[in-house]
Amino acid sequence: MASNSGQVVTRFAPSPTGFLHIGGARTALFNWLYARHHGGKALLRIEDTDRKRSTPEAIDAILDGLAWLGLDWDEDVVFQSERGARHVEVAEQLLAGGHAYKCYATPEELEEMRAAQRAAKQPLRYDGRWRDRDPADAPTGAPYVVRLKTPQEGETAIEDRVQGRVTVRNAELDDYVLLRADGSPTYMLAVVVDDHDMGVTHVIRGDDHLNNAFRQLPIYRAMGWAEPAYAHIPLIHGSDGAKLSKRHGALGAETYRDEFGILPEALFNYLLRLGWGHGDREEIDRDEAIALFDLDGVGKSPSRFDLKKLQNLNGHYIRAADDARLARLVAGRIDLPTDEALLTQAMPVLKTRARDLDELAEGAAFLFKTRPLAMTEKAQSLLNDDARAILHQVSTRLRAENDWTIEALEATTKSLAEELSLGLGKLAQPMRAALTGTTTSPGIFDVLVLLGREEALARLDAQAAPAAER
RNA sequence: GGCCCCUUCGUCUAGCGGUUAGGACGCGGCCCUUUCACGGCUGAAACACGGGUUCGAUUCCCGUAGGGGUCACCA
Repeated sequence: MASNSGQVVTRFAPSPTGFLHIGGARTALFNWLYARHHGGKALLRIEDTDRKRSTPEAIDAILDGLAWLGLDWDEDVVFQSERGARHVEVAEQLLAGGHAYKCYATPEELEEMRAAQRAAKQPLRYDGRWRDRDPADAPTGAPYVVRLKTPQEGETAIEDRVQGRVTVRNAELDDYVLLRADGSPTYMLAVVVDDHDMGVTHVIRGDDHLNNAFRQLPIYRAMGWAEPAYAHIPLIHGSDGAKLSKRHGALGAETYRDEFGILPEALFNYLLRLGWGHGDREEIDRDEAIALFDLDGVGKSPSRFDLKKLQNLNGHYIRAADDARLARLVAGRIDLPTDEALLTQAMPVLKTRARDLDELAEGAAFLFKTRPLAMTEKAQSLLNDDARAILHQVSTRLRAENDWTIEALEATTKSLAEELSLGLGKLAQPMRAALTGTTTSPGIFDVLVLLGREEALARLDAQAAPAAER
């Protein structure tokens, strides 16, 4: 399984207890980019050892989210739960080598210990009561856990690729559990064994794991394994500065896709720029991201999630997106029978007006409305008697127009406006109301052409009325 | 509480001893204009605080304050 030829190997290792939230997505992105940038491998491992909380639905949601963002992974996905035997094997080796020991303390006993430490205002940690005890003292047949014998003297330092040099006194570390009383491995053991076996060279993860690095290193050392480089990236906070959690503002990737109408390339770009920077660069596509990304561009302070900026970026990518693709994405968001060919045709004038797919759908709806058109309040109030009289003249004039093109329609309408000594707006706004049922739309001549001669004239006539006698 | 990490406009960031502290989002104004957008121009807006080091600190060091993370037989 391990294959190390000096190439970079990263991994994203989510635990499937929920959707792929924004923080996880960014961690995945950074791992993926680092591997791609260095021509290495990006691996995916599902940490599903907590059978109670892991669900197949969550696994699917995470896989979907990653695929949507365009993050692909090398080799087969590793399921941690399938590797239990190997984890136990390593624990046994640690035991045999004197780097681990059996601890017979009961949960109640440990709780008492912690209560006492709390009362004495001491730091809460395992006191090593079985660390140096003669194995002969072991109560026969009693359940036990296997604990790692961590160094107690000196200190451990890591050269974190993001945080810099971080040092912790070994006395701060306690002998944590490797194997539970039921013989199952803990996360702390499993990550190290899996990372080693998968040949992971760079562990890029949220800085909520920074302290874990100091607990995991002793296993590498005891086993004589090569230590990975660490890069602990700052967490993402909500707009109020509080930690982003499932309860507090953390949404799944699919929420941005489905509810917010965000394009994957926009989220990709936004996440990239959240916590990472490259000079003044803002709009960076996938290929360029691979070319530019490196760990030295990652900042050390946590950042806040800003939906406004995401939406701005999304607008940028919508304008750049292929029209037929947008038509396909938008069709399902319109509550009317649609025509993708028409949508595609209209897209160039529609997409400059939208920051997300719902706004795009809203802007496109007029194309598919049926008569009598539903009017917004503003549109309705625009259609007073004067306006209806103007519409009557507009309709009459346009009906005589044989060349139903933007240029011809514009010329005709403008000359009518001149004849009437009115600004173009005096004609255009009532036309817009009559043609779309709203007060905002693409250019009025675009609308005329998109709707087609028959439909356009019919909508105009539906609101037109000759000037009343006075 | 112990330990660890962080601190430049409201937000994301550039800066790596000497800058009018730059860009982007958002906000205000102007231009373009048939509406709304897009686009262009422009304005307001930041080095948390206190000590050092230095000829000179946003930049280096130490404190303080604030924020965050972590302390399970969860991951």
